[in-house]
Amino acid sequence: MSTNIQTPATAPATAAPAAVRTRFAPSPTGFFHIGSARTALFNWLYARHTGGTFILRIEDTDTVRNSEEYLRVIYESLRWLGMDWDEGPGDAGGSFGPYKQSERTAIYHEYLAKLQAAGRTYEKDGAVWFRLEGERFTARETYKEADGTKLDRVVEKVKAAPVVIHDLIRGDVTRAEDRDFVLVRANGEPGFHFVNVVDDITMAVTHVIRGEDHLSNTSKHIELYNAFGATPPTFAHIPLILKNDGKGKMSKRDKGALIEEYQTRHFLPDAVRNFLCLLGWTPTDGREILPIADIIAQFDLRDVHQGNARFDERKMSHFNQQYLRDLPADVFNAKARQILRDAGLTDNADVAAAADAYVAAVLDLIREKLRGLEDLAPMSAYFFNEDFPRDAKTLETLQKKGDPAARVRQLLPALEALPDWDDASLDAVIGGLATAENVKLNEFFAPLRFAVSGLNGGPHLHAILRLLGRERALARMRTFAATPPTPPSA
RNA sequence: GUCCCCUUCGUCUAGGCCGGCCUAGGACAUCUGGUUUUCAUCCAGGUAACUGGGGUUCGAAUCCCCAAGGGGGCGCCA
Repeated sequence: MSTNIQTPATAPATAAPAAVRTRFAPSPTGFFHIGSARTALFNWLYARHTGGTFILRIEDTDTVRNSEEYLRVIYESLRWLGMDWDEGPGDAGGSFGPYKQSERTAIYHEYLAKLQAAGRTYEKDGAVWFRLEGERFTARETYKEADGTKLDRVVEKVKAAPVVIHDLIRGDVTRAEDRDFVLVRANGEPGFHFVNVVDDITMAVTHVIRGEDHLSNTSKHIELYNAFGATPPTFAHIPLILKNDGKGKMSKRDKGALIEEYQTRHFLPDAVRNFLCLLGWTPTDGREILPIADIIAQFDLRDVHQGNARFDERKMSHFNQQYLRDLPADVFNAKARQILRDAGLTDNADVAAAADAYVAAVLDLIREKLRGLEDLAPMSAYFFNEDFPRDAKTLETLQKKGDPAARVRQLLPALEALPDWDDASLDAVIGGLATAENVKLNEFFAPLRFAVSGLNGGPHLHAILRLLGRERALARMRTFAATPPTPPSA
């Protein structure tokens, strides 16, 4: 039975090593997962580090699940993270195209014919299968379904010779494939393992960098390379990202798993990218936060870790905060204004009238208080609207200590009588009253802050009062002063 | 069931290839104190880890073996 295709000798390394070609091959599913982003990133980094080529290939064979619309998610996510590709679909260029699997049918036919000619295929249930070489036998096994249910079944197995996977991260892994697998599905579409290998051969990919979940499947791929008489590429199976709590790898259903979430929460893409780099790799110079150019210079696959990593959003927030702090003023202002516009805060007619200078002043006050841009709108809403949100917990805390409205009532007459609305005058009134009452300054500051901002923190109170302007600030205080006293708690 | 990969503070990790410099270092988180009218920042300090058992060795986080635990594959998903 065995029609032997010559097993390729391991790369007869002639002359100079071929230029590195890596690829990222996502399936357009409508989601862009953190794990996918990190895989793309490592491929991109390695290509950039070596001066090689980074290829974007779209694995859209499973047509029922894929749609044009979903492609945009991939493009946008990659661009947001600052990854550019040298070859890919559309006008990206490259002479190894097409770069969408749905357009490569002719190539798959051609390669399937090679396998058929070599007698390595057979049909069963309408699908085309790859025939492993070796003694056949049947075995009973317990198989776990995707939903977790277990079932016993009898399967035909093959005693195939083990193959060795040369992996830059795992070392040499020996594994024997023990079952034939589908090349072309009954519906005529080629299957993942088949197209993946054909594409990597025809696109001259030199380094396959992907998640460790593919490590076991790699023996299938090597069987195919051998059957085609092709030299397998160098593999690098990177560790998986585990969910923050609970068991297993992060999946798209897990909280915080989608890149899109961090976009909408206004995380800075450079911070997210920097953090992703550290999930499974450590810079050699000891820094954690460093410019992408320095990461590219230091990145090497042999330094990638073997153990899986757990995703910790708190640490990423810290990165985000550091990047935010270092953002140039003009960049910050542009981003911040966009966020305020999108939140509908600057649409307000009054604000529009006050215009630019006012918004600039608000941003000036708020910036140093920000931990992330996602806090910008909630922390500055009271500068733009009268119906800003009042934080219930803060009010509750204040009321536990006394009657905040009463405090504001105490201050109000003196503030209303103030000839000048400046720091010194405000200080005199508030400080004077605190001294007279023999209480801490904050006994007055906190209720007043709540009255005008609805919050328990933020910029210096005087700065808020001055920026709001005398009349607006006083109006808010009067409203709050009229608040009924704390109901006697049960 | 079976095969493959992995195992240092709560989390991300340094160190391991070339055993002694490790009474195991850093970062995030957390706790304490200081600065700040508040909040955020910032500063100082603290708690906290080599999965277990054997072996090799004068000496093991580092080398070997076993176990346990974790992760993944075994799909006409990718």
